[in-house]
Amino acid sequence: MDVMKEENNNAGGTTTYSTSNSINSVSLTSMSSVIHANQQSVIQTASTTVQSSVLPKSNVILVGGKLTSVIQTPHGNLQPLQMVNSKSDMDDSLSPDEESIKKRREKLIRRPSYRKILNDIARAELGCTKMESSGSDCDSNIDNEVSVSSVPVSAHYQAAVPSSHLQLSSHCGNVQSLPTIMSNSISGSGSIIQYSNQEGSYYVPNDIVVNQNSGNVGINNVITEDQVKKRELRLQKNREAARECRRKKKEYIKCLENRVAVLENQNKALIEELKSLKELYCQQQPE
DNA sequence: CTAGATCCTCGTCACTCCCG
DNA sequence: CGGGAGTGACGAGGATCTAG
Repeated sequence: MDVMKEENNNAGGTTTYSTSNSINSVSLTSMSSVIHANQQSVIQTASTTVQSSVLPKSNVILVGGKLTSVIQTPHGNLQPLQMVNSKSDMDDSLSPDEESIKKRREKLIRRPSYRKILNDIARAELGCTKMESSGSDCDSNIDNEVSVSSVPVSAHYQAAVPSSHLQLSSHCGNVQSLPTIMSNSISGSGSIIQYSNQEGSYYVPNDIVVNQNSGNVGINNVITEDQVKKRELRLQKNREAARECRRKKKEYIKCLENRVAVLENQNKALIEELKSLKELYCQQQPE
């Protein structure tokens, strides 16, 4: 079984997916298209040759380092595959700032969501099962993988534990409940204030102040309790969304791995078949 | 055994896409 | 057009591995 691995290149910020077997690493973030797992996609590398002609709906991705490489979508239209040649494609005559912005923009070119991809898979599976009951490529493994996405999120996960709340003790003795504010980018004044209660000490950015007269908690006196609640809700939803997204990503990668395995087996079988037919043909040919 | 390296998972932010 | 959903990027922290 191939091991597909996500490598996070911190310096370049690009994420590459690679298998230990036949697929050279392809920078997915640099592509506006994605390998659709629902189709019989074949990845052809410079070193290894995978024959695609035997596949009826074969999508061929040529990664031979040529800029003319294409991705053929199920609908027949061709999309150019951008090859990222480490640096040479990036650096024009841009200032460092512009360049970093440009790089960031390029990184943010989105590929289809996993939900979309898996929906496509589901649809293709339906079409596939209609088309061919023998289903060489519609193996049950992949069907199982796809079906998971229809399960509600709540069925998979326990309710997320809400972020802890800071208990701020004010001089008047009343205790405020303030959600933990965590941010990598504490800007503004930048200083941090320490609060303490019976359970220990807490550090809060200076921007966050407690208005002791009104009892309201606010950033520069404008954060209302409503806003705090909204933020809590948003964070909780995003937390769950991130979990779900990661689950789908894993599912998608598994799906691709299954497909690679299926295609490798098919390829082997076809090579064997070709060999035996050749032998048969040679025997029947009178010299 | 331990320090450093590497991997893995999670939460959050920032951004894009899509729908009402 | 606003807001929610989805997802890449990033950093933190724990787990595991490995050389000394």
